[in-house]
Amino acid sequence: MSLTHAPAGAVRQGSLRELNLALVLGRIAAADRPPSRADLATATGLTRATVSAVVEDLLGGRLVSESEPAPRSGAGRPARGLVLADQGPAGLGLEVNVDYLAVCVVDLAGQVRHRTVHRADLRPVAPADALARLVEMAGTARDEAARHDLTLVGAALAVPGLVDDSGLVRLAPNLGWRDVPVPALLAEHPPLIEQVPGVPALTVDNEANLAALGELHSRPPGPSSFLHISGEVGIGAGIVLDGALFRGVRGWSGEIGHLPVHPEGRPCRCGGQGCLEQYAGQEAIVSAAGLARAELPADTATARLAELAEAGDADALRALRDAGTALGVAVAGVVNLLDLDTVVLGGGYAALAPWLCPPVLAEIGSRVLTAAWSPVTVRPSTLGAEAAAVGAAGSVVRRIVAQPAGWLARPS
Amino acid sequence: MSLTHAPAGAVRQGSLRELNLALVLGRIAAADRPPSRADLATATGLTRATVSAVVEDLLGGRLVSESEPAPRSGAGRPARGLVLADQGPAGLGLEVNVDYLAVCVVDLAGQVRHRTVHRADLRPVAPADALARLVEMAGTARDEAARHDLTLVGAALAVPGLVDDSGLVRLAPNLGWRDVPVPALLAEHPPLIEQVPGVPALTVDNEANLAALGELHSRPPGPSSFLHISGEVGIGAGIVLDGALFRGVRGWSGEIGHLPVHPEGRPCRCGGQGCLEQYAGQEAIVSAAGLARAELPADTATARLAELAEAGDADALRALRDAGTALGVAVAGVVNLLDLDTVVLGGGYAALAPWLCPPVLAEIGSRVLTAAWSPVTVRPSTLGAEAAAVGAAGSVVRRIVAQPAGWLARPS
DNA sequence: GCTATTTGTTCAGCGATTGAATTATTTGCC
DNA sequence: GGCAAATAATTCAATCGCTGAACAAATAGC
Repeated sequence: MSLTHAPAGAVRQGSLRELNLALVLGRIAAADRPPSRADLATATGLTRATVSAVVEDLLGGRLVSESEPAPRSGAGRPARGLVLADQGPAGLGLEVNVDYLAVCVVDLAGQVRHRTVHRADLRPVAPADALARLVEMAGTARDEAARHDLTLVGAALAVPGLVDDSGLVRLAPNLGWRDVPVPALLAEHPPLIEQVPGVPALTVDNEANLAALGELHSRPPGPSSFLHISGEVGIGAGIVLDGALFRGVRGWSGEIGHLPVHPEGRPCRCGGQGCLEQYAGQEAIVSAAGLARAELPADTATARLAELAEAGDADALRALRDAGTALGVAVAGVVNLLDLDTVVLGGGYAALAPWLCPPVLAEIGSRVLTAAWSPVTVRPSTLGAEAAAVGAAGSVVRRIVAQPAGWLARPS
Repeated sequence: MSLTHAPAGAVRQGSLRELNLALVLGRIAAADRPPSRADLATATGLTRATVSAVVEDLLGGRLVSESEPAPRSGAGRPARGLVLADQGPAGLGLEVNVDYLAVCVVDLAGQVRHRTVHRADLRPVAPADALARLVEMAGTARDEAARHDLTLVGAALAVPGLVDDSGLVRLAPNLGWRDVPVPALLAEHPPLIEQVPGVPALTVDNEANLAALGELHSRPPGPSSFLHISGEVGIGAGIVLDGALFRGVRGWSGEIGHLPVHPEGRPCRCGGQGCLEQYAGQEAIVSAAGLARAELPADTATARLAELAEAGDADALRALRDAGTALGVAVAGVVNLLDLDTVVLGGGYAALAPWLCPPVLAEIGSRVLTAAWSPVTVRPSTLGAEAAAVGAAGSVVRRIVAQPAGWLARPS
């Protein structure tokens, strides 16, 4: 039903090639086995002649390489399979979170080629110092990438907070950041990125958004519309609609943690009452389970909770069930509103999914009008704890896949 | 931030012209004064030569005409302004609602050229009979359109219920419809539509969705992302994101009426508890205000309520305030989730907006995290009661504007 | 060794855009 | 009134990139 929107700008002669480069490269990226030129021709509707020309451009730009082993047998001349290059452009993913810094490098094919995590309580650290540490880690990552013939073409930073279009972190409550001008602070350091037209050198985004993007591009490919919920100290959601992240009018979508689940309930620091975060946030679950809240690292508390639940601890099970019910009320609302059929539990929720899913599904079943006709899937995230960093790096290389012309036109 | 997605299919030589036809026509449609060819060239980035060629195609296809009065003065050869033709393709909008049938014809420019409303209680009428009456009205509309040199190229039907991709009305609770195969029933009647490639002869859609589309294309142009809430017996929402209606995975988005606002509150016929509909649906408001529920037509009850509130009736004011608060809780959740900055109150809510807006705004102010930085506008719909029919007809002609090639390629 | 089959390339033809030159039409100034 | 400046729109050769068909390459099966 969706109208094919015409591109914003003019469609000039050269755009034609640009669009077909993107089309063919996108097919190669999406294929589950290395396609031949002929496969691509039938899949895209272009002629084999055109596909050959386009592929030649892609091979010349080292975005694609021919896979040695013939992908399939049969009569006729054997096909040459095409795969995304394991060298060339790569994305740098950065993450500042409450209790760790993470850096990773992802190549065109979406493979994580390098990854470092530095655990530390970042709350007492000044933003500039935290970013300086991150830059140091990124420097090593750049060198490591270079050893694999990878060129970093862009960086994306994940932050647990609200980020402006300009990269200004307006508010990251659990980190204690407020109005931190990240791009300006990072500009103090020598650049690690080789600029490519069409790829911003640095984007800053919400952690939940980037984790959702990571999930979107994880293999095997899942649905193209889903809700990804990051259950950390706060609860954020990344909303993926038709294969694209929905950011909202100002980029502040996904504040599912402040959906009211008990409108006259506990006051929340957002100023509202009865927000989901007060019932299903990590602190709420941990204290409801009677665990010492002194334990700093969130993942330790989560792991402990999972252990207790595994062992059948009644308090832990009750806390998880109550949290799941609250989460389910909120999720049911979202599903009613957006008609999504998949909900992914990520971040701290991933490990708790076995106990959270049943009550969430129960609420969906009783509150969602359309659940009777078509079921809603609730499942844990496939990516690990640093999903946001991987998603961030992936978002960079996805830009190359979506607009390969910029990389191909680069001077070198 | 949104990546420009490559078109699904191949971009062939001819697509180039198709895309530029759509680009230029779209500009003409969006402009607030008739642009000249030169204006279009600078606006789109195409050369004047190309624009001339494209415009010639559009003129030849009678999609565009030259406006006699020169749009502006100054030195140099006067420009010839281009406007959407007031003849040629037109859309047929149909609406079946609880207490009326509506039919209208909208031309390329979005002007309503014909409109009929037939008030009657449709609940006791069999779907086939209701549709037969609608077809009769549509026949008159077609003749009327022909007198104005308008050709109906497609029809869209608005229904207050859940609609399938195939046009099957799965459930329209307030109308008493269940599994009504609308396309099959309408196929019994002689066709009124001249088929055009790229424009479906008939689409069936939710009333709230189509009303939101009507709002999106109403003049003067408003924001491109907003939430449109139709407060009828049920409460439906149309979600417009970046100028496109978001329909959800199966087309069943917008069921805001079943967002839980008091999770342990009144049972709802959807099977859940404390749904918004139980607190802010028309029946809930009317009975809370102590009005006789015998009054059948919903608009009569709404008008009476507005009169009472105007006169300062305490019960009516309290009922409206409570409903507004419940609505505000739900809307605050949506705004937190989707980061929208505009909420439009449509349907029965439009007339009640003066009393609903304040409590809604109050809830948004206290519950939305980002409200402090950027305000949310809540306003009544600009279209009248039959917004859905107008939106339906408009959705047809928007397809012509988005893909003029189909119309231009037609045999005649 | 021959045929059938499939892959990939080459090449003339063509549609659409481009950019510069040209024509058209008005305003303003002397 | 006549001329220069300015702006709008058209014409036309050049060019870019896709198409379609023919052709070359490489393999399996008989």
